[in-house]
Amino acid sequence: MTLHHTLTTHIQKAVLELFNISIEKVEFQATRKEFEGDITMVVFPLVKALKGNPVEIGNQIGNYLVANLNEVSKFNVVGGFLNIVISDAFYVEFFNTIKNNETFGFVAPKEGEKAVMVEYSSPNTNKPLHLGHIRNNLLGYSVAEILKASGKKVYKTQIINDRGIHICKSMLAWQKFGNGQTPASTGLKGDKLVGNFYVEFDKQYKKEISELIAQGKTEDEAKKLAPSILEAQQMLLDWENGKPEVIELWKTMNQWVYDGFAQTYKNLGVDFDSYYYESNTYLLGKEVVQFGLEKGIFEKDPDGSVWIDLTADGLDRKIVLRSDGTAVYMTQDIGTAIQRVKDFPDVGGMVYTVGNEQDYHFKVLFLILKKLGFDWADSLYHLSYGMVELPSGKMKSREGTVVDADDLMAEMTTTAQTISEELGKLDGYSEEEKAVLFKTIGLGALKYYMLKVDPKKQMMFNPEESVDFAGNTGPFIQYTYARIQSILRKADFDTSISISGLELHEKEKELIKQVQLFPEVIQNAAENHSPALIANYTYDLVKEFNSFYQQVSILGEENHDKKVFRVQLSKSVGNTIKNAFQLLGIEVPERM
RNA sequence: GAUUUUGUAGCUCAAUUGGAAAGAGCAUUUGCCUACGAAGCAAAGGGUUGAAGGUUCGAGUCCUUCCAAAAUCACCA
Repeated sequence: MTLHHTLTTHIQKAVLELFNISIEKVEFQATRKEFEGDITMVVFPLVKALKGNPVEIGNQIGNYLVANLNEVSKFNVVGGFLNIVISDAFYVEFFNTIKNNETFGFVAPKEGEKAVMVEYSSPNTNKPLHLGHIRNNLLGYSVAEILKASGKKVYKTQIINDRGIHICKSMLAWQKFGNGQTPASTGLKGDKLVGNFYVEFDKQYKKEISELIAQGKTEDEAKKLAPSILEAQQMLLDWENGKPEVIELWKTMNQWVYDGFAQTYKNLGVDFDSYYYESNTYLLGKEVVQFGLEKGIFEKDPDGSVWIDLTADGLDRKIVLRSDGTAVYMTQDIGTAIQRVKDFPDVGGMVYTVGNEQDYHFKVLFLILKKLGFDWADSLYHLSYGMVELPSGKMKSREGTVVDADDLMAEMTTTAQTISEELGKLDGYSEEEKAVLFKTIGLGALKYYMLKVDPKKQMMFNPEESVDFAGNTGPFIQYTYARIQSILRKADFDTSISISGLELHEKEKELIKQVQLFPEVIQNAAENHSPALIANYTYDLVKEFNSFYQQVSILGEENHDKKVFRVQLSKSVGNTIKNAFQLLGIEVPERM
């Protein structure tokens, strides 16, 4: 029974007895620091129903609570706010119940409950991953972990765009200029190598365009007539027709890319339970179009193309099948969604981690699936996120301002090393231990920086600022964790015993309150699909702890019970940090 | 032009989803290492929450109209 529950039921009882009216909801908030009290009930919502003045109602409820609840020791009313003072004994008791629960706040998935599939990453195979993908991956992974912690079964997946004109461009350039290069022969990561040929193709293509323009063609004509693009288109046709040597090369080069991506994912600390490939799914969805036509949800134009009219829903008319009978993006996505539920029958909802440039697409997709009558269509969520901007402006591949994912991670690690060595706290560490630590810190900085921002907002990534380890940053929080571990190493007594009857220091109470919030924060973050809530909560907790740490003595405390209690409290804060960071995919070091 | 999203301190972000006097970090200024770790703490200055109306006991949050930025508006993905 949480404090909220206890208070709610008693306030409901109080209102029933005092005013003979039954109420459902009781609103609480943390008492502001300026006022005495721990938890505040907002009286205003009751004023209308009870037809009294807020102060009087507050006083009456307050008196009732003090008389009937041991947990409530005092109260005061300011305006329409009933500030309730909770007894120290309650906090100590409560803390005793959670202090040895290492996964406090995590809920185990219930038997027979529907699972959620979280899609994220979903790259093209012609280019390496960049800063934008990093935001995508971190968000997707973190939301998946948060959903798990909130008691959902989760499948992480991605759809890899492995077919189409883009990969043909890389393949073509490799044939022409590659001289048989492989990742092994060049020492390059496979995705980098393939990406280089994509750039190579683009150079050649542009050269041809300007030549054609010089010969008097318009730009549009030149773009369509350039030999390179014609060859690439031919190659795509050959691929669709299954021409063996094209398929062979396609498989080889895609495999290079997958090997490269695997390395990046490993470094980034993200993983997947299943993979979908567009080469397998791009034909899906066509039979659903037929079904939709029969149902009258779709309509066929004279030229044979199939559409859905969503104007009644405030959207447009949208094509779902081309006049030549081939699938569009939407067709595939409809088909893939259905396929996923077939593959994983316990899936009852999906989360799509895709940039906000596709907001409209997903609105339409979800609406179509709903109209097609799938019961899970109401549980689809587009985890839309804003673009990552650089101080120099947007990333543009043409201008070479793209921040490469691997490079960025390496830079963060190097910076972590530089800062750590300056601080010189790493005596007695082996080189391997140091390397692991620098990576933990560097990536912690990167991940926290990206996840603390509300996903839907466009964000500014300042490479210099992100490696600042002070203030609201990952390393600051990691540092606090490491310091707590240090305390625990030095506390050479049994910390599992129960302590009671303590008078609490203000800081101790604040810490217990903050820890107590964790389960609620997880649920909230899961509902809102927002790692930022977890990140900011953790920062608040750490701030609170640091203040406590600096102002009171923990191991130096004379009173043995108090000392044990403070160590337990520190341990509990450490666990909470660790668990919260686990949800963000950030590791936490024992020392740093 | 239409639709969607965003606009909070000089900068980067919060604000328990409608609650009390809008909070952090960076930057600027001032104290605190012989203490359980100073990657820290304590404190100062810095705000008409883009603007104007409205709803409400109560608005950064909801509604309307402007202003600004971004995204989308293909038989591309």
